Amino acid sequence: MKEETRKDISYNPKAIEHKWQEKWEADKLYRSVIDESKPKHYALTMLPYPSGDLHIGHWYAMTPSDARARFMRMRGYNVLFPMGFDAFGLPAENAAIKEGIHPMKRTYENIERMRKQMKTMGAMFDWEREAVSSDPEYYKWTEWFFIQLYKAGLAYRKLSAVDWCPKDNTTLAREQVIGEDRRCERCGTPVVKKELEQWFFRATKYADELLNFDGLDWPERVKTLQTNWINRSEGASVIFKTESGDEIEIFTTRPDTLWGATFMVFSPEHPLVDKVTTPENKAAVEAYQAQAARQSDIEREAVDKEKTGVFTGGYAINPVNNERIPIWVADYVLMSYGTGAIMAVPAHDERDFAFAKKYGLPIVEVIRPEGQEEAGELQEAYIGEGVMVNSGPFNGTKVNTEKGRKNPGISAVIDWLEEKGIGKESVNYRYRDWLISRQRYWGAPIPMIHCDVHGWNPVPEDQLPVMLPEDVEWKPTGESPLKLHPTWKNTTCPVCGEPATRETDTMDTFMCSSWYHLRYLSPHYDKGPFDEAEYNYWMPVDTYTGGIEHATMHLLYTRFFHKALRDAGIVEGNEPMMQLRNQGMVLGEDNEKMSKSRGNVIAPDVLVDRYGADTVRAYIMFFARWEMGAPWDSQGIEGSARWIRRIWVLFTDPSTTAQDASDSSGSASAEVKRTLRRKAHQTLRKVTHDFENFEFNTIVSSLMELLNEMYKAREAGAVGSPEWNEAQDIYLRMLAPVAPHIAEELWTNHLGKPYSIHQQQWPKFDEEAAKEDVIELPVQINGKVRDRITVPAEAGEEEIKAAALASETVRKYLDGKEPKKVIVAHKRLVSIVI
RNA sequence: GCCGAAGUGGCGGAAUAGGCAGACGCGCACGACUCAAAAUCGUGUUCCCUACGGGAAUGAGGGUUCGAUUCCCUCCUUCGGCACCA
Repeated sequence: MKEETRKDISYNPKAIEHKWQEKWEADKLYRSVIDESKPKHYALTMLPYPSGDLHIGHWYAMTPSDARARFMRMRGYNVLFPMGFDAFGLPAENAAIKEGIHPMKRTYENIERMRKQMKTMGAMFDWEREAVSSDPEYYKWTEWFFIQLYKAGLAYRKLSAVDWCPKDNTTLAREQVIGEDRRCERCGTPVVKKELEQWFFRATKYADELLNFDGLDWPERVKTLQTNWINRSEGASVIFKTESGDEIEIFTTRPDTLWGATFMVFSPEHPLVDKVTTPENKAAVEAYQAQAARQSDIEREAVDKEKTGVFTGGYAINPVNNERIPIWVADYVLMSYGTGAIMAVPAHDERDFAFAKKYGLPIVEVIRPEGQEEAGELQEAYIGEGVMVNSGPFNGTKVNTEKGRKNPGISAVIDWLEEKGIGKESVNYRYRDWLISRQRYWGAPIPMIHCDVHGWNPVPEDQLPVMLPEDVEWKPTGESPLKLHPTWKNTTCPVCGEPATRETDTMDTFMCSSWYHLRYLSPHYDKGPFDEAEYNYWMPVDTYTGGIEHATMHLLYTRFFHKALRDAGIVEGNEPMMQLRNQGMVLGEDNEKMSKSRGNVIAPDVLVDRYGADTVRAYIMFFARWEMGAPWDSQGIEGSARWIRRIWVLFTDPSTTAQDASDSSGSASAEVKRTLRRKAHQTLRKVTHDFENFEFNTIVSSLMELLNEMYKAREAGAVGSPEWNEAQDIYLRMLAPVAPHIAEELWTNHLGKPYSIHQQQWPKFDEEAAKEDVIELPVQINGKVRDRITVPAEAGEEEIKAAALASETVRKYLDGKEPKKVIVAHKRLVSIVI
């Protein structure tokens, strides 16, 4: 060992990292198998899309997650920490159109490159569980799940105006249209509306359940985003009638204002518009409809736009008072929310007020602030609390600002509506059903067959997977090659056996990622989507880590998916992922988002080559609060590199190692050794706490502090003492999750301890050792620190007080007088008021 | 407009059952080693002042308290989400 120490005198990550990675792999050190004797821990980090190269963001997401998984393993858990690829998707296909490279070829080449890059992280991924969503053995089950949802009545086909990305040539789910200007989540192109028949999942069926986060340890932020996205609103649905007797259902959150409904407004696309429009208004209404259809959603939905509309000439009957009220058409009413028709109560709704003022429609006050006389002409809509007036049987009923049943006025009116049979309590959501059809090739085929006689039927399950044909051509128009393929879509009807055609659309890739955590359990299992035994042992996911950008997409889809599978009897439990933590984003050194066009991209490969993976891992954990993220700093990483080198030096320098230091062994004072041991255990307590709480930056800084302390102890001659040996032992165990290679090298080759450090237990914390013997307390006089006193750690309040008052400085300030007040903040500080 | 998060040295960030603000690191300065440089090691590093000593300071202002980065109120800035949602 001595010779080896001399040989490897300077830290050389290249020499040690690859060596250990190979040995760990050969020894299957990170293979996770069912072990009933240990508690399990399923740690999951979001799988990457195989875009080409691993970037620093992947490292930022994955290596702290890996460190924590390693920590859990050392704490005695049987940890599963798998990795895979979300391999279907548009970029590969767009590249195929542009460059003529088949997306399959390109995807698998990228996967190979990224897998290789990932292996340089030294993460504890169990590669035998790798799952790739574009493998037929994977997407067979994605298709199978579609059929299960279809059978459960959760998949349906509907003609509707859907969002279409003209650049990517496909429809998008509502969640994938982002921002005020309604852009495609992938490519940033503004989307347009298109009338298409498409497949949907009935996610809205689970809206209420998705609002319930009981038992989930998820960030408030994500829960809020999902709650706002679903946007539940309570109210009533009420049936109005046209003069010819057609029913018009409306949704309102303010049934208490029904008596103030002085007109109705239809969305331009409302099906009854044509019928209620009188001949003399027909031209104007049609012109308005045509104009609305031409306008983009962005123009239409601009909030500050002045309201426009036209009168249809038709009238409706307000069912609560049988008033005859005019029906207008206006584009501020959206067909996509509620029923596409509203009752307008100008006195108590700002939008209706503005519209009524503009077109001279009547305004009837029905809620009045309590104790106030009739206000005369209203200057603005009144939204506050008050009592109902001009409301027939409800005059005098109190109304507050609560929603739904919590509001006495609303509650009373709902009861009355239900009794009379003209309306009922109702809940509305912004949340929409999940549109999953994509007019693209590189995705899991939707396993449905259309027959002219028998309509749509699923592909028989024994014929799965519906394989993607490989002999396909791309047209520059971007049209799906599945549609253009000469034979692929031809098949037979599963009901009658006559010629029929396949669905040529593929599934949204979020479908693939909704269940990948299940495929990891048994990626090559062919009797089902997962092996039951694996499921029973590992699920649910205990800790899930990934970016916040998926709050209302992936994270909502996967919750819906799990609930749907639960109801289909495929999985158990209400939630797939119990604990969620989001990491922030690494920005470029210019404090901007990293992008090739800005030229501020940090390549992890270059860093690994220069510093070694351990340093990159350490710096990633150290340089920012994990959930916040921060700009990269090329100078800053030098600090972490220095720290790792200093560890190396301390553990390998011949003057430090026990066997070479026998002359100085034990020469340190008891005080030095006591201090070293105390610091080691205090650090252990801190690091343990911080790992539990994902506070990676302070883990590294605590380890830096302890190292500095160990250097001091070395100077004071502590090397070779039991305290020194213990500190070394604890140090490497704590270091192992952060910097697994150097920890292994020092542990196994320099300290000669049993391989592998990654199979060791987390060190045992000794409360007694961490305890302070004496404590120093600041003494404040009138809120300012004037002195410090030193007292035994176990000193009581009286003793501390006496010591403080005995201090010379304090006596000087007191000048013989009695203090007004002496406060001893236990073991923290003494505060004296004069 | 509504909802949410965040504002601490030159920089990244520590510290919140209310208790020494600036841990740890970067950078910078000075020193040691060196012919010299790099590396390394050591010391210092919030700001202001007649500097032994004192004062101010955690986006701004106010409040509660012996004591506030931490709690409360008002406001400012930045970022994120939603938005004519009936």
